[in-house]
Amino acid sequence: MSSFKSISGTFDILPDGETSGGDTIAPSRDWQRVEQAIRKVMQAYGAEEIRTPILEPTELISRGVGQLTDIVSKEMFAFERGNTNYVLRPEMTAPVMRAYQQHHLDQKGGVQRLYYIGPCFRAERPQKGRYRQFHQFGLEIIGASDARADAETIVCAVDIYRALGLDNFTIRLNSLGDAESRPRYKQALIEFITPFADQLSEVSRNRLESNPMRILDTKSEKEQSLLVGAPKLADYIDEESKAHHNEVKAYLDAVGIKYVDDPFLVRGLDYYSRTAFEIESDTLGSQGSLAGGGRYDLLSTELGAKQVIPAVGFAAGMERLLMALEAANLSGGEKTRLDAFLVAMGDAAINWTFPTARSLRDLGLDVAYDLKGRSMKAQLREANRQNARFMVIVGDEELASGTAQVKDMDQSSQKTVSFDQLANELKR
RNA sequence: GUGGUCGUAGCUCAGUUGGUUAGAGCGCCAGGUUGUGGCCCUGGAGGUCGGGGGUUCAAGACCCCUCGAUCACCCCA
Repeated sequence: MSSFKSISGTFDILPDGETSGGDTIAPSRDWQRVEQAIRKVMQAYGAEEIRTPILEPTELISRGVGQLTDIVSKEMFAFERGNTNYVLRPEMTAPVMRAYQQHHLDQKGGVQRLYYIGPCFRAERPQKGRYRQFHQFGLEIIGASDARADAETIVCAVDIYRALGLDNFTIRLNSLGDAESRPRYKQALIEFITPFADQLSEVSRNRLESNPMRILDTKSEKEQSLLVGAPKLADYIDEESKAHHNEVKAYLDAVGIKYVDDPFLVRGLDYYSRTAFEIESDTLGSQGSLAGGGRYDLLSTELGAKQVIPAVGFAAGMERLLMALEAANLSGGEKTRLDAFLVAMGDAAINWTFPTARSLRDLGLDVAYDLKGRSMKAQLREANRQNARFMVIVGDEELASGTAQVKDMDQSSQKTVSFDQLANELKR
C-alpha cells in the first residue's frame, strides 16, 4: 500500500468508481458516457471544441473574473516562477476569451461557438459536490449580442441534461443591466442598507462596500427580512437591457422552456451583464447548482480589446451532473463486454494466445487473456469477472487438431471450432 | 476560512466498564473437480486499529495535537 494519497479535494476516476467515506466518484465509463452526450449536443448546436492550457497568467483571471470576487481573492492556486505569475485556471470563460482575442477569431467572421470540457481548480474547502480539482463543461457564443444567443445558451445546457434523462431542475433567470445601470443600482442599495448595516452579519457588512449586490444572496432569514423593501435591480435597468431580457424570455417561452424570473439572482463573477442564469437541481441540496452563466459583453474590453465583443455562455459542473444522474437513478453504465477471453492450457497454448489475440483484435474483436500463467479454473474465473461473451479454450489437443473449444458464457454451451472459423464464430 | 460528526482488513462494519495472539460478511487466492466460470463446501493471504504525543502495570477504546473524510455555513460548477 502506498503511503501517498491524492491531494485533498482531488480524486481518481477509476474503472469501477471510487467509494471513499460516504461519497462516491462515478466510474470512468459514466464520465465517458456523459462526455459523449455533451459533445453530441454541442455539435448539434454547431459548436466546436476549444482546449486551452490549464495554466494561465494570474492577471488574466484577476482582471477577467474580478479582483473582488471570492474566486480571485481567496480561491486561486497561484504561484510565481521566474518573472511569470501562473494560476491553475479556476474557470473557463476568461481563458476562452483570451484565446479568442489572441488568435483573432473575430477575423474569421461570423459568430464563434466554442465548447469545452476540462478540469478547473479552486482552493475551497472540499465538500460533497465541491472539489479543488473539478471538471467543467460549457459553451461560449462569442460575437453575437442577439437575444437568441442568450436563449440558445440556456437551451443548450437544458438539452444536454435532457439528453441524459435529467429533468428535475429549475432555471433561474435575471437581468443585471448594462455597465451604467449596475453602478446606479449599487448606489441605491447602499443607501437603503446603510441605516441598518449594524444588524447585518460581518460578511454582509464587508460586502456593503465591496459588492453590495451579493448581500441580496444571503440565506440568513433575519437578513432576508431586513431586505424585504430593498430596491429592485429591475427598476434600475436601462430600457435596452430590459427589452433584451424580455426577448430572451420570449424565446424560451417559444420553445416551452420553463424558468423562474428571479430578480435577486446575482452571479459571483464580475464580467456578467444583462442576462444571468443558473440551473439548480431540485434534489441535490446545498451544492445543487448544476450550471450557471450569462452575458459577458464587458469581458472583452476588460481583457484589452479595443471594442466590445458581445458574448454569452454557460459553465456546468461534471461532478454535479454525475451526482444528479446518480440521485435520479440514471447513472446505469453497464460494464463493457469482452468478446472473448483466451484460456490456455500448457506452454504451447500460452505461446498461441499472444499472436491469436492480436489477430482477433485486428478483426475488431475485444480480446483478453491471462497474463499470470494461472490454472484453468483461475482463467475461467477471470473471464467471468471480465464479462466475456465467449471463452476460447486451447490446450495441446486443440493445437494438434487446429481447433478450439468455444464456450458461450451465458448459455454454458460449448462447441469445437476450427482456427480458421474462430473469428467468424466470435463475431456472431 | 468557521462549526458539527466520523477515521478498525481491498469494501461495509462489529469490537462490552481500558485487560493476553484484533473479528465478521463481501471481495481476493487456493483446494474440493489430475482440461471447464457463476452456486456450494473447506482452507489461506491480507491490519504498525489514519499519524504523532500523553495518561496507565496495560490503550483500537481515555486526553491533546495533527492529517483525512463527511455534513453544514460560506461560495460556486
